[in-house]
Amino acid sequence: MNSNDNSVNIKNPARRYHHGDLRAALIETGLELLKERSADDMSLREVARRVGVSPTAVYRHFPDKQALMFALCERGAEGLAQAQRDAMEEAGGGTQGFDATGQAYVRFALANPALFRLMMTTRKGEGELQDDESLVSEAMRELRRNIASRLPPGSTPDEQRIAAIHAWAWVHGMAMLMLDGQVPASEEILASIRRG
Amino acid sequence: MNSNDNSVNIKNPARRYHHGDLRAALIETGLELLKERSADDMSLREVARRVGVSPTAVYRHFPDKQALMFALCERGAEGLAQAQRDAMEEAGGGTQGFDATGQAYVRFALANPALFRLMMTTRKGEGELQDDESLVSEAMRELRRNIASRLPPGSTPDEQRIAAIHAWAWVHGMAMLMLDGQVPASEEILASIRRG
DNA sequence: TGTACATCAGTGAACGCGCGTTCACTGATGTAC
DNA sequence: TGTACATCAGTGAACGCGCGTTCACTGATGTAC
Repeated sequence: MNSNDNSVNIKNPARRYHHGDLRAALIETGLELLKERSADDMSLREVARRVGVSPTAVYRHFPDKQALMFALCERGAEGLAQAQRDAMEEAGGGTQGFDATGQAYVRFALANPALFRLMMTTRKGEGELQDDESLVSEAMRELRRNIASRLPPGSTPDEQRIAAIHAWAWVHGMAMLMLDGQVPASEEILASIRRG
Repeated sequence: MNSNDNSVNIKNPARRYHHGDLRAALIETGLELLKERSADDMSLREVARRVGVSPTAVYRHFPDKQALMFALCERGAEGLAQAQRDAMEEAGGGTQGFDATGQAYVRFALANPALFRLMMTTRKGEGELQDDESLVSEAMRELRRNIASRLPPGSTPDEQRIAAIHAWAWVHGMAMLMLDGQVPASEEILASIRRG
């Protein structure tokens, strides 16, 4: 029947997934799990359990737990960068676009609390020639460019750097205060993120 | 010799501390430990170990680990509030004083990373008639008052509320980005925290 | 001043727990001849 | 087309670990008479 379709052999656990599929499933499930618990409370074993695979299987695809977590961060950083670009584009650029990226930043954090926190606290791996930039910081490159283009013409690189940090800090602070429940995540307050 | 001075009996472990002293020692040691590890990585057992007492002894003074951690938060909130008041006073109030509180906020976070994070993520106990205010938010009451007094005369309570949140978010974002190593904790950047 | 006793802040042993990781293994797949 | 074999992604059992918490206990202190 299905001898020559590309279904996988369910009976043999070693072949339940096509090549690369388990890796993807682990990451996907890890991201889901991060919607339920903090990164600290998420265990490698639980991810494996939820995927329906033994804990050991994870080690076929990641050298250790840290590597799995790092993979989740990479996905998070991609998502954040994408959200920033989308916001800018949908709002049509300019001041409105800039405001939109700020709100998108906060909304991303609210939608992915544990992942967002994990991304922020994760340093780039040691092996990969650290150019001192974090994954998140890469995702904020767009913001930095926008800031620079919005300063008065004669501004120095230092001024641009500081202005970008200030803008980032502001939206980041809003995100964190909301995540920590120190400030209500109300639409009114979200809408107040303007004129960065 | 020392039969009628108030030294404690070292031989009897149950009396090694004067009444209330072990509680204080546990809190003090907990705060020290938080300078070395994150709250998640700090265990009740380790605090007890460092104080030189059995894990069980802690339960004479706190119903459970959570209560010990909460006590640390309370101390942290006091410290933060005090730092805010000191900064305002030393700078002589006004705009300079206001700027100083912002820098003091960030410096407090940098000096007590794990404690600061713990404070932010800890909700007020359920027993104590939650008036919806966190310990940290109480510590920021001063800031809110200052913000209100710096707005144009006709501003509404809503505007004041939002302005206070924005000011808080900005310094909080600076603090978190520095704690997370996303932004260098340089004096130059610290000094740029002005005109909130 | 002496005696009997309740109090209570400590003790060490033990519990069950879930974790990350290692180990020797199994058995379908893909390849060489 | 068939056979022999290397590969490699899974398995379950086991490891050591440190944790928070409970238990029955001990022995100095403080109090009542």
